[in-house]
Order: sequence, then C-alpha cells, then structure tokens
Amino acid sequence: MPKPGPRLRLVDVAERAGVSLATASRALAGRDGVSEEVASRVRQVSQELGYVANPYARTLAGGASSTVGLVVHQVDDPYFSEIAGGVIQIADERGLLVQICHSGRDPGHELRQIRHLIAQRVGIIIVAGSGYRDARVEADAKAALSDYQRQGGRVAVIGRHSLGVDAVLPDNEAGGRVLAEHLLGLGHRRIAVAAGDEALTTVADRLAGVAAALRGQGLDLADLPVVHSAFTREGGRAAAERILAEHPRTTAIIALNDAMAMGVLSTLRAQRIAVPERMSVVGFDDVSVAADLAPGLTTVRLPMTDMGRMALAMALKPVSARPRRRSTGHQLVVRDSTAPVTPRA
Amino acid sequence: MPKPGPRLRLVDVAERAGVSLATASRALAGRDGVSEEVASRVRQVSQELGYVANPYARTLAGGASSTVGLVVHQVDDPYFSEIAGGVIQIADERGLLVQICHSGRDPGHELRQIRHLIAQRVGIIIVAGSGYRDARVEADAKAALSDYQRQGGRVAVIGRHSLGVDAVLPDNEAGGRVLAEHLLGLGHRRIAVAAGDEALTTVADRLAGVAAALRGQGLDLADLPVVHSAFTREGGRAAAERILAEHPRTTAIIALNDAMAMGVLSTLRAQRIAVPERMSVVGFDDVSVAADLAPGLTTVRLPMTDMGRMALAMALKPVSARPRRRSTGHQLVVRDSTAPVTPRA
DNA sequence: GTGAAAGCGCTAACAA
DNA sequence: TTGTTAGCGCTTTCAC
Repeated sequence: MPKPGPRLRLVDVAERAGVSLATASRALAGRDGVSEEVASRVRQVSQELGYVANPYARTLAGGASSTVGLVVHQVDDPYFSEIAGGVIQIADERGLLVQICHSGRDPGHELRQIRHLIAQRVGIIIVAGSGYRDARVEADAKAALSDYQRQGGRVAVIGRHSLGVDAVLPDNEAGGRVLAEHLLGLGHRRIAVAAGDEALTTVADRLAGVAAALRGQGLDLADLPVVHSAFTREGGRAAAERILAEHPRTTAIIALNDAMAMGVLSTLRAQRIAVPERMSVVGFDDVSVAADLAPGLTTVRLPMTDMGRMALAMALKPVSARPRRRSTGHQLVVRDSTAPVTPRA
Repeated sequence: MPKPGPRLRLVDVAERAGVSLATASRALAGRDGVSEEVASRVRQVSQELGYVANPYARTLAGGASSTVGLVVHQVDDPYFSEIAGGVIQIADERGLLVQICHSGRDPGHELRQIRHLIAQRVGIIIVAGSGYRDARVEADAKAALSDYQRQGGRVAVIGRHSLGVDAVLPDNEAGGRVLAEHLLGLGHRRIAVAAGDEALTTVADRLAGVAAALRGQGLDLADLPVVHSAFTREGGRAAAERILAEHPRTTAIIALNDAMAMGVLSTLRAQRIAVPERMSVVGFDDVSVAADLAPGLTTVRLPMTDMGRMALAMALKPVSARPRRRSTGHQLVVRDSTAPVTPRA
C-alpha cells in the first residue's frame, strides 16, 4: 500500500553531487571505477540528505537483496527463538533484515516457505531444525535450494546434514553419548528414552549416541524402552506416561530435547514421583529456562545463539567449492535432576 | 546476489493465456475491468504454471508490499517470541512474510529499525513492547510512523498507548491490581515490588494497579519498597537481592513481569528461602514456562499469541478515522508460588 | 473489456 | 574515470 511517496532518489543525490547517476551508484556501492575523491563526495552528500536506496528498485535491477530468510519450526519454541536471536543480531550489524517463517516440522509446509522466500528474492536463506531421515521427503526442498544457489542465492542450514549446502551441525551423537554416560556413571541401568518423531534425523542421531554409550557398557539399546512421541513438551508428557505405565522400574529418563524433558518433569510432578530421588531426568539443548526448572535440568548445552550467528556468517562469505560444515561444541551441564541410582526399597 | 534467473514472468502467463500484460495484471490483482471469463482463465494458467509475482517489480511499480515489519525487544524473550508467533501465524495465512527486528528497549535503536523498515517499504509495521513515559523519547518514532501512515503504510502497536495508531493494549493496570489483591487476600502486608525500568509505561501502569489495590486496603504504595532494575531475569535477581537486604521482613514480592519473577525465584533459591512458605512471589504475563518453574508461578496471564494475531489483523483492516484500541483480557493464574502469610517465628 | 506504452528507481553494459 | 542508456517485471494511465 505505501504509495511511492516523494522520497529521495539516487538521481537527487547524483545531481546534488554534480555527477551522473551511474557514478553515484558506483560510489555508494563501493565498486571501483570512481576516483576516491568523487566517491567520498557522493557518500558525503548521500549522508547529508539521508538517502536510503529503494531496495525494490535495487534488487529488480539485479543488485543484491539485503534480506535474509529464516525458516524455523516455530519462533516461540525457545530452541528456535534463540537461534533466531543470533541470526538477527548479525543481520543487524550488517544492515540486513530477517524474514522469519514457520515450517511447523511439516516438510510440505517447509517447502512452501522456502519457495515463498525464493520468490521474494531474498539474498540468503537459512533453514534451521532437524532434517528427515527419508531423503525423498526433503528431495524437493533440496532441489529448490540448489536451484536457488545456482542462481546466486546463498544458503546455510542449522542441524541438518543432507541438504548439500553449508551447515552448522550440533553434536547430536556426541551429546547423546555424554548424556547416557552420565546416567550410566551414576549407576542407572533401567533407563528409558523419551524420543521425538523417529522420522527426524536429530532424534535418530541423539539416539545413536545413547546407543553407543550403552554398547560401551556392554548393554544394548534393544533392552531399553524408547518411546517415540511429538518432539515437544506435550510429547514429553505422553512419553513419560507410557514409560511409567509400561516400565515402572525405570530409574532414569533421557528426553531427547529440553521441551520433552519439561513434559517429562511435568508428568512426574503430577504423579508425585520425586526427581532426582526416584527418577533422574536429562534433557538436551539447554534452553535458557532449563536452569530455572524444578529441579534444575541436567542437559547438554548447545550454543543456539552462536549457531544462528555462525549460520548467517557462513552464508555471508563467498561461496566455497564444496559445502562447508561447522560443528558446534556441546557440553554436559549437570544440575539437580540427576542423582545416583538408589537401591530399590 | 540472486541473479534475475530465468523465472516465470507475468508476460509468460499473459502470453499463455492469450491476453495482454495489462489484462493479466488486472486479472491476478482481482481488479475489475476484466470479464470474469478472461479473469478466471488467467488465474487458471497462472496456477498451472506456478507463477509467483516478483515482489520487487510489483512494489516498485506502485503495488502493495506483502511484507510486514515487526519490531520487538528481542525475539528470544518468551513474551516477544509468543507475540511473534501469533503475527507469523496470521501472516502465513494471508501469504505475507514477516521481517523481525530488535529494538533492544533502546528508543534510538528502535527508531533506526522503524526507519529501516520504512526504507524497505514494508506494507505494515507492528511495534511490540512498552512505550516510554517521556513523550520526547518517542517523538521521533511517532513522527516517522505518522509520515509512513500518511503515505499509505499501516501501523499497529502492542502495549503502547501514545503512538497515535491502532493499538492492542494489555490490561496492565487491572492486572497489577488483581495481583496485589491476591496477595492482600492472603494476608500479606509487607509486600515489595521488583519493578523494571521506570521509564517504561508498562512498568508504570502495572505499578499503578498495585497502588490502587493497596489504597483499596487503606495502604499506601509509599510504604512499600519498589526496587527498579532491568526488566529482565537478571534485573529480577538484582532486585530480589536488594529487597532481601534492605527489607528483610518482606513476605511477598511482586515482580512486574515473569522474566523478573524468574530472577527473583533464582535469588530466593540461592539464599534457600522457601517459596511460598517464607516468601510468596508473583509474576506478570504467564509466559509458557511459568507453569514449569519451581514452584509453579502465580501470575497474570496475557494472551501474547492472540495479541500478535490481533495486531496484524487490525493492521490488515482498512484504516479507520481514528486509531482503534483493543484491550486484551487478563486472568489471574494461581499456582504454587503464593500462600497465606505465616505468623512470624 | 482490452491493449499499448510510460514509467517506478536502480544496476550494469556500453561508450566516450 | 565518467556518462549514456537499456532494461529488471510489474502497475497504471491512456487509447481503442
């Protein structure tokens, strides 16, 4: 709706600086072919007049788009809101604007969002959140992003390996291992896992880490109950209910993300099962509220804000021959939700 | 960076449908001057080909921009991430994209973000978060938004009254009153307030509600300690420390938002002061984690997600003669962080 | 009701 | 080094 409005155009700046349109454009874009003297005069005038380029004209004419598209599961999920915070921070420093959309963990919807961003001609696309184990499910998204890259768009993903683009990869497997080792070290043997949707690679990877730790102790994941449910607080509640009903002797629950851990804690609280006395609980991610839960949640910290920063920083670099991959650190944070296993009454 | 690319243009659709560019444009824009027959054929073809208009060309040519700008304090603050979630949800339904930027509760930075959004020619701007009591502080933002509206832009704000635009207003004063009445009803008389920055209208309004409740009991706010600090978790920690040090006989603390309440709880936990036995604590907002805290936080629920939805819905309606104002409901949610005052040992 | 043509403000060839 | 000019893809007068 915003009518053109009598805004300042580049011609105005050019005229005022006594140069041609082209020269003004070059000067402000910092391209060479302009004497430093003229360039600085143009910049000066542009500053004084408070000129801001019309991004639509600029992009239409083939210039760089200064907006980045970010696809997350949901911004109001703390894991993703922290990532978004990191992306926005870097964007702000570079004068870029961030368009955020929701995938809702639905591959079809995600694809639609990616297409929308491409149609909007954003210059950079960042996709955050787990990938899908079935390659066919993300084939279309992968194709769309490749096309987009081929046409000069920049892409970075967070937490998914199979898209063939620059990626920031949380250490899911190692994190899962560390978590299981922590519980094993406390003497727990009857461990259950509250896992998210099994179609998600993040779930599979974290689970693989847990399995590896168990094997290290001569145990087998097959002996441990793994309950798949939604990768959310509600899913955690449901999983905990099933675990308690079907495996009443469980002494520790590994939730594969903090949201699920919060659901697990909620169920335990409702059933008056003391944590960590009767049940140890661990999460994954270390969202900022993890420390404020009752009890403080033992979890694996992922640097979400940094991950967002890293992803955008990567995308801002010139394309590399082959996709870059940066893996994030991970760190076990022991709080009050875990304790040594107690002998059965 | 995205090079033009061999994308589908409106001419292609027009050609395929056997009409002129102008007719195709009219048909897709739903403007009249096209026979229904032709119009539907054009839409049909456009669908089949998967045509998506280039928003840069469209906007440059004077059409409507389909992006909405949202200014929040920080997306990774739960209060704002829930609002953002609501805005994105509606935007998604209408095929709009949302650009999010941070004000950081800094009026200067906020102004810069607003100007940036205007320069980007977004069609709608939504500003969420407390206003400032000093009108001069937001005079520039107000002026920028007025100009923008005059040129056809649509604006809605959430939680600020003095910008002269459509607004969604949380019931801050009533909420503050309800909170104080709740504590008063439990017998508390030595109440302290952990308040945010006093320059914020939200802080002032909530405080006014608290004061009103006290007056209703023949008490005076002047008798109660009000500690101003940052409107964040850290601010809550600091405020609680001062309250404990300077007013050791306090039996209840009113934190003016949930973030501060979380800080207050954290300090109390660190000092091993039992909640609610020795100290009752209340928050404000009911962010989604409030229920999972230790103990569950008594607070006033604000429908953040709805507030985001309402704001965008308002901005999507045609302009009204005078600014619209919709106030949100509020609801006291009693959990486990409050209890009757106990006789002093 | 429909089409032809003139821009919107900018970038990037191409000249000079 | 600088200027001239032809578009980018769309909307919107203005003719027909």
